[in-house]
Amino acid sequence: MLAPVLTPILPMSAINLKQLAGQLGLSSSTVSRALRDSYEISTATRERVQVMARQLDYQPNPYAGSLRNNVTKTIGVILPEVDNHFFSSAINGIEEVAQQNGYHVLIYLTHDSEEQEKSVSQYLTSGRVDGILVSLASGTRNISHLEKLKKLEIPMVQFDRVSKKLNTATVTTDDYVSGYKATEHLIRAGCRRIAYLLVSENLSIGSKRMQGYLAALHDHHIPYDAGLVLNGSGPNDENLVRIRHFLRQNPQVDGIFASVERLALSSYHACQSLGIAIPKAIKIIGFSNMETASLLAPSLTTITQPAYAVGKEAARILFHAITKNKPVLPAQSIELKSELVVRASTQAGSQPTNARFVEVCQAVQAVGF
Amino acid sequence: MLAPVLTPILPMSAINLKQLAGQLGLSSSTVSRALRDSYEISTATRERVQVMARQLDYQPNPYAGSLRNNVTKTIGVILPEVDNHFFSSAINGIEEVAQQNGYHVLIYLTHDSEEQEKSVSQYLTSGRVDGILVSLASGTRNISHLEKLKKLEIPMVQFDRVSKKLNTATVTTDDYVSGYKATEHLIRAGCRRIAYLLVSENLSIGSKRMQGYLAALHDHHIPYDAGLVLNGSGPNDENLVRIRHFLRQNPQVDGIFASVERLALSSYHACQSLGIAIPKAIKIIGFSNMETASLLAPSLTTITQPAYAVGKEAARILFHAITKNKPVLPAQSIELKSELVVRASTQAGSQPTNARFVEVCQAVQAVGF
DNA sequence: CTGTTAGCGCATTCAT
DNA sequence: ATGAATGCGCTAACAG
Repeated sequence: MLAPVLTPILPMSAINLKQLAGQLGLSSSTVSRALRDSYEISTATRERVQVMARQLDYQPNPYAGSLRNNVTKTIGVILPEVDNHFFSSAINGIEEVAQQNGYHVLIYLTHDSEEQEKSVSQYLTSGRVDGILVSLASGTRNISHLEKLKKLEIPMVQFDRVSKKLNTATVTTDDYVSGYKATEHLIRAGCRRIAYLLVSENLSIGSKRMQGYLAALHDHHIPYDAGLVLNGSGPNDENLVRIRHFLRQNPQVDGIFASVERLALSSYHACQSLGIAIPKAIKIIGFSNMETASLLAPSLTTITQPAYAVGKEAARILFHAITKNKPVLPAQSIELKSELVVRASTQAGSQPTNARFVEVCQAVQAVGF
Repeated sequence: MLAPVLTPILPMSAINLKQLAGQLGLSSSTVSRALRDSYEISTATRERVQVMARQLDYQPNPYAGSLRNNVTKTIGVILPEVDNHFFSSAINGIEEVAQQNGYHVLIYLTHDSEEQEKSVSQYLTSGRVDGILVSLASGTRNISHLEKLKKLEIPMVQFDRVSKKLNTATVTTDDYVSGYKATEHLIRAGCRRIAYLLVSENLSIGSKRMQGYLAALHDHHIPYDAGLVLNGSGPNDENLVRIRHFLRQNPQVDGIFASVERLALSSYHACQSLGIAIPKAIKIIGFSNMETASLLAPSLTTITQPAYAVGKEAARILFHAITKNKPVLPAQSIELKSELVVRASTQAGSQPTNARFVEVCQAVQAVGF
């Protein structure tokens, strides 16, 4: 007596190569070759196979192929956050190039945490992807996890938040120049006590933009005050509290330069909640993409990075390396230009008028509020 | 004479199970079991294996495992766009739940095109993922591609932009109610000729929100004018042109209800470029997330969807099905509540004020300043 | 407790 | 031009 066969209901179960071959009365190797347009297959059978494959809707198992060929047709993207116009636009560009190349995109968010960046990097050490695009977490100090990926010879391109210690190509924007221009813009608009909201000391964008800030101050003979540089790594709510506190302690501040969108928004909110008029009492300039920029009009002048292009170029460099089987070289790095989107409100001649706020703050402090 | 061996430089090449077993003088099956904490392995060898594995940084090849176990530890997310606060927040929620479950996330953008949705769906028919989260493209009429995935018994959950024709669980927000409230809000703020910007007739969110709009008009005895309903499927720039044209042709319009963020922004821009004052000449209410909402203040009152929660819940339902190996049932569907974020500016007859500033001033006055 | 064997689905040798 | 056999890396069934 035969044991009852367990036949789970598989309505329209996917067909595999062997079954397809069975239907055709051919061996699976012949079918495999026919589908890959091998020259050593007669035109007749090739046709027949391809017609039947389409008819039965044959889809090769991608992981079997990966195992065999050591090619995954998949890239990994590691980034700090996605709820941010810069990164979501960048993903847009990345995904588009990936689709063009017939590639799949695995996405990993680090939430700006070095720990999470390490653990997702670990996932990618085992041949899960053919290449990696990465934008560093602001909390990242040690980059050994990425160095490991490099040693495994997985092609890698960094974008925007990069570390030059890693020997890879990078796609960045002109952080120094735009930092300089942003600061100069505030100075020309009459600001003299300009706060700088730093995202992270050890992140390229943080330091470069800050160098631009320092150079602009210097060129315009404004003394640098270290007390006006506020560290804004850490979570949003924490930053908001810190900025609020900072603004109350420093009522003389008449301009804010935020080095990333998150901080621009936090400072915007901090000012709102403190009743500080933007841009009448304080002028704000921040890195942010065009959509947000237009929304903030006319309160906030912005440095708009070409996020979509950054993603696209980074992906392009990566796929060049993958398809040509060449290493990604630092020499392939690209720097794209940001755009200073000037709002009428922060243009020259409109002097900040936060006298009233200063007065109130002093009064509040005086009574120990 | 031996042929020269081609030894490509493989610095720190990844180690596999067999090699690890070789190092330990064990068979690969023993090592496999030891790593998986099988009960039938002596504690001594298990320790030894795990130590060595860590030492040599052994990472199992994920695709070999997938092939063997028919489990990919990967989900696919299909969505219209990512450059949108709703979807990027939703991804945030999805990714978080995925990481908690040790899963990987493949992302596919359709750019609101039925064609692209079909082709990415095709990628997922071959066992690439264990489950799918999908939000329909506004252009999608025919859903046979998704029905095919369902027939293959791939767990699937729809979110936000769903089709009830598909027999799956859905995670949506209270579109009818919030559409009603939004319209009523404009009416209470004094609007009488309210335009509705429709995203797509055949998308649940479009029709439900519109039903709320119609019901509110009816309940407030405002006649429905089909000429005030503007179709806003299609690309952004096209919508902008269409809205501009519409507003010039219909100067009597005093309110706009935009059914998605994209359209709210386009109408905002259209008004700006036409010199129409918001909210003095026209009041706008639109679906949008909190961050954008706060940026647009005080011009635009918003319906804020709990995007992060939507993503999280959708993922949770999906993983429940995957891990319990149960089908996803329509009965598991959830409807979350949106929030009407009212700006002072669109309230009936009210002036914008800043509570915090007023508070501080009063405190100062109270102590005699 | 551990080793041997087989097979997931596919592409590639090697044979014919 | 086609078929049989092999192995990618892993796990599970089947010995011992």
